[in-house]
Amino acid sequence: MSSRAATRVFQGVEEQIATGQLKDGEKLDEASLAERFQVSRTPVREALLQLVGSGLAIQIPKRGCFVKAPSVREMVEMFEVMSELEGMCARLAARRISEQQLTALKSANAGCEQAIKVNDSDLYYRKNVEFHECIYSACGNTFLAHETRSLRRRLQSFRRLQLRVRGRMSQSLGEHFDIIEAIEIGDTDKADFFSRKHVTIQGERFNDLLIQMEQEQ
Amino acid sequence: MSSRAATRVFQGVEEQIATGQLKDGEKLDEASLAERFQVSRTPVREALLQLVGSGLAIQIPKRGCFVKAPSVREMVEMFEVMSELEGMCARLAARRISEQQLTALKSANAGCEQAIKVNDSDLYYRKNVEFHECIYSACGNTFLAHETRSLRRRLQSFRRLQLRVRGRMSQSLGEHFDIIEAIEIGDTDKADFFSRKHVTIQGERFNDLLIQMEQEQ
DNA sequence: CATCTTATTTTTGTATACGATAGTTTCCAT
DNA sequence: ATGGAAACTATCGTATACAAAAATAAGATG
Repeated sequence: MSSRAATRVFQGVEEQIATGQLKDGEKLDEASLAERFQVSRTPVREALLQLVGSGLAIQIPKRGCFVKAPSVREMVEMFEVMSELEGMCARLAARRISEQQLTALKSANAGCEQAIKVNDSDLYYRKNVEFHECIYSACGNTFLAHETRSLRRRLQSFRRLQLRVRGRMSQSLGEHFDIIEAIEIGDTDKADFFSRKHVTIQGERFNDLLIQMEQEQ
Repeated sequence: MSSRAATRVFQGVEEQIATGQLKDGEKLDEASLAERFQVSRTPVREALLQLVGSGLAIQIPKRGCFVKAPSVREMVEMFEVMSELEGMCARLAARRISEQQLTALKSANAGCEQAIKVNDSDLYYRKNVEFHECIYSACGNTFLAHETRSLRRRLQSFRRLQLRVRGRMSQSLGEHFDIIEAIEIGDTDKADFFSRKHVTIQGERFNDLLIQMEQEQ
């Protein structure tokens, strides 16, 4: 719980956009947001600025802020970039990883395995994040790590759903093993390839989900 | 000239960080910034938030904002990522470019050639941006285009210096021809390779410059 | 003389008030 | 009745005022 009102508003709106409570194009009215979060307009405005900065809202001068939920097309584009970034992280990690970092990576993956055993998708989710986090820190490029983490965060709310898809967890785990092996033997091309594939499959699963959701309506 | 005071402050501070008037770690005091730009603290705070968002400053809660000029290490890291992104843009552009876009690309490069003829580095700078902009829009991924453009902007102030380095302009132009040819024949691997190389050389030139600057002191 | 405590001061974070501008509504003229 | 103009309203952008927190400085006590 942050002591800053602006941060609370930012995270609150972010959450509501992710959960779909705030729909695309909806107006982010300063006054009503201030009312809802029981703060004045000042922190609300700061939150809106940050939302615009992170691409979750757009601002039309003298007109106001509006929710900018990514379209299907933008999601596909983001997955395309994510695939590249993850591949780059893995490729660099294959060259630069330390023994200690490799141990941590394997440990995180063991956590994933355990999560599947007890069929705990939330645990899998957390351990999966840990797994990828290990690769990010092992890539030896903090800027790249930051950018990749940031994009992962933007795709995250959807990803949580994807892992609940039947059989996805164990398939994902299998891909992890491929990635680990490639990194361990220092095979940059394989590490790159399997990591890209890992993301691409996520992207395709996401697309499946969208089509499914459309049919349900 | 933007009508918004906040934007004026943001761009002003950004400029002063780029030119080195504001040094790394220096405190961005709200009151004195307000004084210097003849505005109140409110737009100054908004500007600072945006600076933090774009990585040019860091904010320590209840302590204030401080200039965060990238270290040499971070610059190298950014070039590493830039190389990847530019490569990706070119690779996709090689698959997706339209006739019209190809014409625009060649035209921009002709502008570069002209700039060299009249020895106008500022013109070269602008036409070079136009050249890369063509590739970004031809890659068919607006998200990628946006991210790449954003990173380019962050490396920009240094790049302007680099192009003044002896012989760099004509070397850069030669690399452009390689990239154009690869894109034109739809050779994704070559487009990727030459674009990465183009950035990497820029990075190395940047490093040369740094070493040179250190020796001058 | 050193250290801890407390008071002062500086600065951040939030609230409110005011001015300006874009959008809307109403009224008048054709 | 319809189109345009003017007044009105709503909301944005900025300024200022106030409250809270942290740094600094000063004083007291061991």
